[in-house]
Amino acid sequence: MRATTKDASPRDELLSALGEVFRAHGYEGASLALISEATGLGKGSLYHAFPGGKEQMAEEVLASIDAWFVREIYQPLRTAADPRDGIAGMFRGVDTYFRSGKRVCLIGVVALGGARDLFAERVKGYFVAWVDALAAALRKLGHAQGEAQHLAEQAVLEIQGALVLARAVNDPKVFARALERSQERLLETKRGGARERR
Amino acid sequence: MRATTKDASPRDELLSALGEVFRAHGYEGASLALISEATGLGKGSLYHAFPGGKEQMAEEVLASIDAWFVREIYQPLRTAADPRDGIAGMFRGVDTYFRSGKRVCLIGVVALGGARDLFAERVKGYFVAWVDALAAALRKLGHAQGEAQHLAEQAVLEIQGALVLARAVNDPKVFARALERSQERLLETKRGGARERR
DNA sequence: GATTGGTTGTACCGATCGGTACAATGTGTG
DNA sequence: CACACATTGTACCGATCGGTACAACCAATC
Repeated sequence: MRATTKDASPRDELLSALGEVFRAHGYEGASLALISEATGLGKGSLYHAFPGGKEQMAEEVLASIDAWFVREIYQPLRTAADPRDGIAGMFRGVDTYFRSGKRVCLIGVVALGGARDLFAERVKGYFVAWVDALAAALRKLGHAQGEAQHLAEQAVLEIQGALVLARAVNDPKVFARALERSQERLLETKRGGARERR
Repeated sequence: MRATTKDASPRDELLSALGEVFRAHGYEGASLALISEATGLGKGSLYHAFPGGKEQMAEEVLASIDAWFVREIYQPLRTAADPRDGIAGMFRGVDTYFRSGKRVCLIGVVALGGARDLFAERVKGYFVAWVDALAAALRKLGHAQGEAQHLAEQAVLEIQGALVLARAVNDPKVFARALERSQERLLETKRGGARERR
């Protein structure tokens, strides 16, 4: 067994450590000194691994987060035999990933921060992919196209808001409650909607 | 009639300008150079007005935002003869304040950013005051205590999440839709719940 | 018109920023 | 062992950071 995040590739571990620094201090707040300390790597190694400097570090961190969500959340949402399983899996995955509300969403942090423009594409892609994948699952549940899209948008936005609020009042239970409510609303038998569509 | 940025006290205008800088660049990203440019004041004047430096500037900006919400949102929520008016007023006020989703919540930005700890109290106070005031209005609408609290928490978190998502995908309509849905859910006649309580 | 006290621009401070140069190391291959 | 090459620590760069010192300025009062 390796270290921090189980046996991942060394670069993945590095990206993971970088992610925590950006999470904790934001893009501009994460100085090379902090990064160096958190990763145990000197500037030499850092700039050897990321010739593009801090911006490349952040970009790759965001990309790896995006990839994780695609693999663990978005794809199951689309391919699950029963869409309910995909949706339930999404909430399970989200709860784990955000450490039940004790961890913050780096993509959200970047979206609100001053570095937004630098990573605008990446940030936008992450969220629309999420909404679209969830909407696809909801369609399979019997919701009409527009309704599915709005429900998905609503669910994603609730998760983001819950992270903000939980962090602000320093109470992870806010996040847990929000996930609970959101999942319940998405998964309630929804006979009405199913009827509407046939 | 005095408009927001119109003939307010000079210090209020100053705080307003400061707020926009912090909003756009975050606490750490808002350098004294940027602040000086945005306010038209040199360092001399700045440090004359805020001997405590950048931290005092941010603290006072946050305090003035908090005061605005207390006056324009929280108090009407508690004192409106018809709680529905208070709630509708909240959504109107929020929509105006956040420029229909084109403006971001500075308190939320701080909550997620690296300066969180510096202003933790202020940030927490803002949100719990909001939730509590809204919950009070919902109680008057006939909701049970716990349910009112959860509904209020949910509404506030939706607003924050909508701001994040709207900013992330660069589409203010996301915010508009979220406000619409949230208000509708809060104000729906709620005969069921009213019955439950008697 | 002199004096005064609040207000301002400007020069400057040490510290730290992100980034570069490069020499000293390690490491695998012949 | 010798070589090649990837990896690393360290010294250093100019720019900018937040903050301070202070002299010039200003309107008001006498």
